[in-house]
Amino acid sequence: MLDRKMLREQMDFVITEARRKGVEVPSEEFLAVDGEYRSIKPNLDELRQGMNTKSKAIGALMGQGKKEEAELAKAETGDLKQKIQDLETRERELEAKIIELELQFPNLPHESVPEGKTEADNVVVREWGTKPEFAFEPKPHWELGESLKMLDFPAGSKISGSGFPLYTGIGARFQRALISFMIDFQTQERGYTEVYPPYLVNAESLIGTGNLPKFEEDLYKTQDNLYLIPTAEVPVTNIHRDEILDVWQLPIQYAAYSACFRREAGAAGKDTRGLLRIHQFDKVELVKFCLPENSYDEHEKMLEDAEHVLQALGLHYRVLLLCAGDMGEKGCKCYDLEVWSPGVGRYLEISSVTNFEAYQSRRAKVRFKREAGGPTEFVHILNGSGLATPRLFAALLETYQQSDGSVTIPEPLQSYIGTDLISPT
RNA sequence: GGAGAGGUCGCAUAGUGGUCUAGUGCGCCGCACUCGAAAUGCGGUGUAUCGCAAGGUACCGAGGGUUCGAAUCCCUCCCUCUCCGCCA
Repeated sequence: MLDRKMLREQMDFVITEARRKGVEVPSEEFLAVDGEYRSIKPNLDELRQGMNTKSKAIGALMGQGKKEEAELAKAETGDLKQKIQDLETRERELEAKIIELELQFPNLPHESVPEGKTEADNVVVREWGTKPEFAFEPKPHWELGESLKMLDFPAGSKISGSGFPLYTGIGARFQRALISFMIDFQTQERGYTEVYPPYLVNAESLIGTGNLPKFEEDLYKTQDNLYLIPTAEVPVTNIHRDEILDVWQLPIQYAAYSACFRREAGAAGKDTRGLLRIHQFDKVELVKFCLPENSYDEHEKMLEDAEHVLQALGLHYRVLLLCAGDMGEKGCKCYDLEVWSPGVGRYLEISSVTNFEAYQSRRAKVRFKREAGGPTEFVHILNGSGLATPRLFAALLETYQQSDGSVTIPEPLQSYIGTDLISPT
């Protein structure tokens, strides 16, 4: 959500900036509905004031035992009451419509975000490490995973359908190790507080983060009108929904492991092999609530938090600054981390680190006060993956594969997995 | 899932149709007293929305309804607590 004042006073600017993202906003409808609302509101409030005064007078008369005069006064209110009811009905409709329209406006891109329409226009900010060299043809992770008995895709398909891999034996342990390693790192080294959120959330929470109303088709919905979370971002961002935080609490930073569920409707085709695009996956998510003036510094720091995981594991990656057209509706500025996948021969998106500024905090009403009695302001909210496990799993197997089909384990993971080498049995 | 109790201004409580534009205590802010502090006294202390402002309006879990008038009555829903049932 954007500032309503900005929509009123700088709609041309909003239209232009939204177009950088390739989004057309319902500007005229908003201005029309909002205009009518504002023309009605003063009238209605005045009528209500009149009614309040009259009712109070009736109450006073009743109190004095002047029943007949009170009855007389009552009789005079009918017309006024009808007018108020009509206007109230209209006001309610308009308010609902305004909110509905407001929710359709995308967040506006930050000035540092490059122009562009597609992923081809994203800017490579930096690369870390180099592509590993192999004296043999590196295999993709789905082959390694199956030959090492870490992954069983047919079993997953049988149980649930395609896009639901079964991790087996050392593969399951490997997965669990990645999660523990990342959570421990972010909480012990980078100052995050660990939280473990519910996996089913209500619609309000999804509106708060911006997943509803526009992206409902991406979500799994239950018969109880709860949704499976597409990322821990949703429950974690909503921890402070409808709250006014004290300034000394900021920044608040959470690291949360959760499973993530995505329908990815119509996404079949590209990137679907192995673990590249699945309906259920695991992720450690980072979420920060901070002061507006600090959010871009915090954004850079969060990017480093995510990068450190890849560095510790010795994986080659690059950092992309997404162009306006490719960054999605919700963000102001977004970096993607792409890890090199030798078996697939491509960079794989493994993390998105986004500054939402006040877009989510306005929706979720996460505010703060700088001092007691002062005005409320919206916090800035950021989140980033730190990281998603499937592609990390894939990159690790592919990067550390040996000619004999075994895979070495980078040092930081060895204590978690309990070995430094996984060999075919 | 069943039965009962309850959700009021940061916290605790009062309030069962009209002096409730919600009282009181605690907390917090300001002022006074003080060398300073405590104690005490006085004043203030929510959110949202409309308005240039003055000032309105709405909000007592949420949403409807009855009424000239609702924290208070009615309906639906949500949540919390107690007991029972079921269950990792």
